[in-house]
Amino acid sequence: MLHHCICSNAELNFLRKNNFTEIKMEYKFSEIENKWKKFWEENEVYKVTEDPNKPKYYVLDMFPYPSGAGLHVGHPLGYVASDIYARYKRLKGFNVLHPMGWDAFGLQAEQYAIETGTHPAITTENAIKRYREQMDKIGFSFDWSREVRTCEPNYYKWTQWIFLKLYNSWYNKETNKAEPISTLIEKLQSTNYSRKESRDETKLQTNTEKAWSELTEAEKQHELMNYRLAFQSYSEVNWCAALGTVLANDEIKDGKSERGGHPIERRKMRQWFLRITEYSDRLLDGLDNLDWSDAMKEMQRNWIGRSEGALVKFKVQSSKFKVEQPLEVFTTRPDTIFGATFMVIAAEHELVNTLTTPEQKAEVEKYIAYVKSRTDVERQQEKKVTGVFTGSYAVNPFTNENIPVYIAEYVLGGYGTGAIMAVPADDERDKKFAEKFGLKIVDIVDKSMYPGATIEDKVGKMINSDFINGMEVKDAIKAVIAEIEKRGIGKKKVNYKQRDAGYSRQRYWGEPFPIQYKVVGQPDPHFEGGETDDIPVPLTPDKLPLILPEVSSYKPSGDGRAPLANNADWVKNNYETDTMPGYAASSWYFLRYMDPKNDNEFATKDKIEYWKNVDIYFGGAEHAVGHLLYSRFWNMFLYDLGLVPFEEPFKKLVNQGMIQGRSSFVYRVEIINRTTDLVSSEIIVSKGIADKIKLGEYTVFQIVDLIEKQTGRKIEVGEYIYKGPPAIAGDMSVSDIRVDISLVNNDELDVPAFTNRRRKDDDFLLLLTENGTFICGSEVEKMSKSKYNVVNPDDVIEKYGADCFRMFEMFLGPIEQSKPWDDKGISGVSNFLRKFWRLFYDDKGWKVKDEEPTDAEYKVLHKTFKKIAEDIERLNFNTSVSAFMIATNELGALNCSKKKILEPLLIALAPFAPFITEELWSALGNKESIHTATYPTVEEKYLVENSHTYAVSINGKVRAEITLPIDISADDAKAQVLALDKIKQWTQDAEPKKFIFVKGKIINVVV
RNA sequence: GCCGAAGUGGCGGAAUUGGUAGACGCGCACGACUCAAAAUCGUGUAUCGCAAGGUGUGUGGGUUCGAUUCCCACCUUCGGUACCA
Repeated sequence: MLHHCICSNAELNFLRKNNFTEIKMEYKFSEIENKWKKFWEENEVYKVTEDPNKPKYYVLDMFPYPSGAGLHVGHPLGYVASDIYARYKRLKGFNVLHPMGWDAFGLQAEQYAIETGTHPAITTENAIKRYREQMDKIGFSFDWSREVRTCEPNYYKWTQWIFLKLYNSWYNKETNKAEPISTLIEKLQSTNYSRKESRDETKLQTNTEKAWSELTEAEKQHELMNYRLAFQSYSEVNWCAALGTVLANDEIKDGKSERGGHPIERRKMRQWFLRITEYSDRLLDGLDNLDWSDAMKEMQRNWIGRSEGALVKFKVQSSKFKVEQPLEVFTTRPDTIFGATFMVIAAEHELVNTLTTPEQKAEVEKYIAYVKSRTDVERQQEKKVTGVFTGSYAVNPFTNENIPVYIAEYVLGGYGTGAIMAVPADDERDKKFAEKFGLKIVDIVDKSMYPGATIEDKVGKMINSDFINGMEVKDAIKAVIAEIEKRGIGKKKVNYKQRDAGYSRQRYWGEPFPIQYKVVGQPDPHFEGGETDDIPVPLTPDKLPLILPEVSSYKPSGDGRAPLANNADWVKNNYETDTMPGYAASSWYFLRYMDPKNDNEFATKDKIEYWKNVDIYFGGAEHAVGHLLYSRFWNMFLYDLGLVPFEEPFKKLVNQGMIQGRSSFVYRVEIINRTTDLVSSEIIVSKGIADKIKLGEYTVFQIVDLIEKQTGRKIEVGEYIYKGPPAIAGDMSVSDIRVDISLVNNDELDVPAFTNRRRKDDDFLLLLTENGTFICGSEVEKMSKSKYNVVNPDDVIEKYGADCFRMFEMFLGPIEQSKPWDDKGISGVSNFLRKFWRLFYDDKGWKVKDEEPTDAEYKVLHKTFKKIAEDIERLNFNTSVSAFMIATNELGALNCSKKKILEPLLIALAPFAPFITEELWSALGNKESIHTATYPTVEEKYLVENSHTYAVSINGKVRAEITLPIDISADDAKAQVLALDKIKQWTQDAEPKKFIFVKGKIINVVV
């Protein structure tokens, strides 16, 4: 690199002649960025190896799913932040692991394959290539030699391997950790181990009367399924008969399939699960020691939903016949049992048929069909109260009253026992239900001594409750549980909202299960549903990876089985046809980065010991209870088996907000011909008109007039409008149409471009506006291709450069906050970079001098260091950017281009703007990359202040200012302040009521 | 519905522990340079008021000498809600 300071005039002239200075004097970001991108790659500047002499630091990003749409400007937000942090840590002397990879299995590529026949591997490969190119442009310091791709056999081999570990493990409650299943079998074989007691939560599905040794192999396997951490059970899926496939919740809109609008039905299927509930308590307790936001911890706590309460059995009697099996409920409020005036069971409760009386049968069946067509979310968010009486009654064991049993969708099969005792006096939803169905309400808690307490608060004194009358709620809970246990009708119980994690997907593009079935061919005796009782047999680890085979069709088989059923060999070998879910691979990928190419282990022990857990993890808050819970669980499991030396995988978590898109809308008006139901030609109106139509402020006649006025086109009124009473808004319908944001500028539609794209034959396209300009509606929502609101980072970089893009993303606002993308402010950052560049170059060329800086210049420098270092530690990158702007403005004002100021400032800026700083660093004569430099230290001596300008307020309102020495006493300050003319105006020379002096902050005079 | 978060000028946002609300930037206005434009530089910019002064951080209330910050109730928007990742 040329060292400009020592260039002779002759050299400069030579350079000028060769047009070099022009390149240099102007900030040409694309040349600079291309040059250094290449340099970093060729010199492997970001490659990292285990180095015992340096402290390690692991900076991780949640790896992306490479979708066909490419990266949009929202994706890099977290990556830029983590990159700044990783670069900062490197400059501070840490050995930083900062990898990136691809979460490459998923639904989108599969859907694309179904539509086009292209193999998902090809789509995925292309998407990765595109993402990689886009990322490289931004200048990330990832060590790409450690890249992982979850869809490749050398990766999913280890996903399958961990699955086998889960399958072959059980959770020993005595040692409180996972152990190999062999230790369980030993216990089961021993005669003094009670199989019935060992799993109180699970209904054992085998005959526990027989001794273990007397069981058949199939019976043994069935029983072991109750313990395995990866196990099979039955659960409901969204079955779409018309499409012959199981649908993800995401593929359902308003209770219908998104594609085609077909009806959905809940259908029970045999599925794999992970027994995450065994870890519920540890997942809860572990949160206490994590450096995560309280919000994130709270969400996980609430998701796990630990609650203490009681299981209570209610006897049931039907008018026609006797029911042997009691109805069991879980309640967190056993104290309210005297107010339990009815019961509600879930539509999928096993006693539904038994309890339904012949008179109620038709109504119950109708209701159950309705519930089955709805997802859990829909069932709970419904504001209207629905339900149906079974015809049967249960007996409240404490009041001995007969209470009716209802079925309602607000009770879910998956939570608790799928049945509740309803206490309308003390539960909001029960109350609404009771009011709707005219059921008895008995007040049982007096809250009058707790003003402001809500219906659900666990406070008050019991009334109308026999032996617990007068007790506080807390004590009453204990007393009732004791009584329940004494009478043998129930027991104390801890319940978790969290359920075991569904692990089967009826999909192609995922990891195959390393499972081969031993065919029995008999219907499963333990479950309804007609599935066969085949016994899963795990592959031995040496058979891994079990490669995902080609299939003749990516469509599901149609009978509920996954696309792998379309491969004859696969079926012949009795391999499992389901595949693993999306979260499988992402539950452990952070470990693979440590040793990504290892064929013999998922990662070797030495390397795991060196890198340990992730020090800081950047990712979206949308993963709060999914990925972040699953990966904690997997890591704890591996810890139990002694495969990793730490229980928690992510020490610190940063949730970057989502950058949302701003979608634009136009509005299509349909005028309906009442006699023929025909729809008029396409009429597109602006937001103002659409709003008025929706409010009923425009009649059809007025719209027809508008059309004629604005387009000259006459709509045959008679043809479209019912002749008779005046048309009302109901004669038109308005629907929102998304319009690509590239056709919209400041909410104004580019009418010619829109017309062009919308319809070739614009004869039928009528655009209406209120005053000439076509203003679109807008909405802030997730950025996505289907919403036509995607902004591509490539375009931004092309226009402004990568350094500018990086700094602008940071400048947008706090990293944790969601915000819509708006590139209006980007020119500010662009201006800053050019101003910064001009500290080094002006029209005459290089201007950096070797002079000794003044104290004022040093002060600017060290003030900035201090601010930046504090900001980075606190992850306030937006204010760091503004600190750099302030420093540049101040140095510009001081006309300072001194090397001793600019060189260290470059290092501080390097994590944010790696390209421009590298270029200027090299222009200063440095041979090594700036990214291997040492971070400057703050020298406090330049920052010492000896006076402070206080704001003086009267009764909290600022009225004056006064500059006082920093170590002045309160009394001296008071004397000086009260002598101020402005203050005298308010005090009228009277002694103030109060004088508040907060050193270095404020003075307040109360009069 | 439930769980979590956010709401501050025309716009993005700042205010770190309860202590001068609006840093920094965009936009806008005016000015300088220029034949002109662009670029650049400078000045101003919460709001009402001539001013003194008043009002102002989603809404309503409270605590405090002092509240964007703490408490209570509510409204709106966003994320998650167990098969999108």
